[in-house]
Amino acid sequence: MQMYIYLFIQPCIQLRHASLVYVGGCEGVVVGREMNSVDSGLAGSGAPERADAADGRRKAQVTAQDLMDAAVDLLESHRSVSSLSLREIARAVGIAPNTFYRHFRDVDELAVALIDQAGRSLRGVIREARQRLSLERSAIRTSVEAFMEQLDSEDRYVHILLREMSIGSDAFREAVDRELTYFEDELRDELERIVQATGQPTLEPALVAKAITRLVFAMGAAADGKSVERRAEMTEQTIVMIKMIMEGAQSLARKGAS
Amino acid sequence: MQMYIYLFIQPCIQLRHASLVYVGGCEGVVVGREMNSVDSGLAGSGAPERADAADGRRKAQVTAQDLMDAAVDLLESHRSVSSLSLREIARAVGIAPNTFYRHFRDVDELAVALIDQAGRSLRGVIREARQRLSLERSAIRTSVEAFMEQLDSEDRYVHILLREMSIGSDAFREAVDRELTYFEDELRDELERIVQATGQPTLEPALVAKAITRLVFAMGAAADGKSVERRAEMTEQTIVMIKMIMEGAQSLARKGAS
DNA sequence: CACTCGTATATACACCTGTATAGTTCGTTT
DNA sequence: AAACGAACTATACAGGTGTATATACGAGTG
Repeated sequence: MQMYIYLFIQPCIQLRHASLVYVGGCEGVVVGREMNSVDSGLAGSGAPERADAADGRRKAQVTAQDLMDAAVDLLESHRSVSSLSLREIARAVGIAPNTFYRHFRDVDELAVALIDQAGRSLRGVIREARQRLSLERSAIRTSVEAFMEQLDSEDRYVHILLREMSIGSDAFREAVDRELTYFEDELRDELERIVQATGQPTLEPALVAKAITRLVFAMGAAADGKSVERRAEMTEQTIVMIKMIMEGAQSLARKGAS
Repeated sequence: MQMYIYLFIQPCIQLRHASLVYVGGCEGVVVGREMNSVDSGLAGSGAPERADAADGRRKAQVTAQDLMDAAVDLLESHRSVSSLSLREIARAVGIAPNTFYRHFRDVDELAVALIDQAGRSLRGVIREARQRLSLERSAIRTSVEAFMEQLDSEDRYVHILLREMSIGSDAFREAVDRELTYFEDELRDELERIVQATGQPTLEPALVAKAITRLVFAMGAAADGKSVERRAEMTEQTIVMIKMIMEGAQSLARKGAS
């Protein structure tokens, strides 16, 4: 009976002397720490005040976008978006864990939204780069370089796309696949424009677009994290690879026609 | 002051009445469940008894290979090898969590070993398929089909390689990259043999090999989890893509020579 | 036999996780 | 002014995680 009581009492003692930092409500301390990160979180994050001022209807203290931004910021040290914990994100943005549910049902749902945003952003970058120089000759180079430059951009959107390509069972891969398809479609249109402009027939532009897209993303994924020189080298390699594909498609089209 | 004391006492009370299950060994209950899964683990896994009987020197109860096998088995529902927990693997193989450390320092170390094994296995499959039919014409088709067939093989080695390609920060990607390089090297040798046999010069065989390898893996990753028909379609697409690359390399070589 | 030593286990600890429940704050509506 | 309801917090719980420490078993050599 003595022993029995001891067993019940002991954890209390241990908890007590270990917890001058911890006690105050089991999670009270954690809350304390989370309140600390409220400050840094709100200060470091985007612009929650703007949303506050713009939308007069409610306080609208934290937006879904804030959560996504925090997740991206948090991502640099971690591996995959879905490996972030709900609490981690909430802590970074300075809200109680449960508030997360107001904006997303899951971390996975946030991840899908993030993939969407990443794809849109990256497509914008490429499109912009492509518009800047419309000569067929260095269109490839311009696009590939624009893509590769995004690898050490401040916003880590590309990394998300690259990393999430082959992970996450269900709606995840679909989301990335959807984004890749958008890239392919834009590239196919571009290819068909080139065909019309130069008169060079090309075998199956859709397939060429797919091959190029997948290849660029694969090379990008491989180049990610490598040194600047190594990455420049891989950029050149990618450009040659793309030229091979396009030359092959045109050559096969010629052979098929003759 | 009353409040202060209250704060210190309260968690003790809460812990106490919450812990009729918890106190008296904190993990005692869990251990009970883990012992249950010992049985199912040993029965479900490969053949630990064989190792026991064959190696008379020691009990040799659990080998590193057993751990790796268990991890692979466990992987089908999970996403990435590194997302498996040490305890999960130990539970599956029927050992105490700490015993894991006898074989690997980390789950990541196991993952690297697994990637190694997966690469070796897959290269074996492709090499074997390539040897079966040595005519240049359908060498591509044979290899690609062999690769794609591995996607629903019983041993999930390919999936590991595909999934781990773009995840895990440090030694991880290196491991996968190393395996991909082996593939590239073998393919480059093959390409150079073809060049010598057919007399068709090819631009930068190493780069062609790299492009093809990356493309096949990218398409494989995209095809993984898709339906059989969808996968067959993607196999055909991949074959055409490869032919484009090779035709392009040869065409560019001709143009460069002339 | 006793001894050591490699191998595996048992227990514990401190921490983190998602989520349930209840409560607080505060703008909007009646 | 009172009630409502949205946004958010506080607390707690029941689990899971990696790892430290101590212990047990069982073969090999003295």
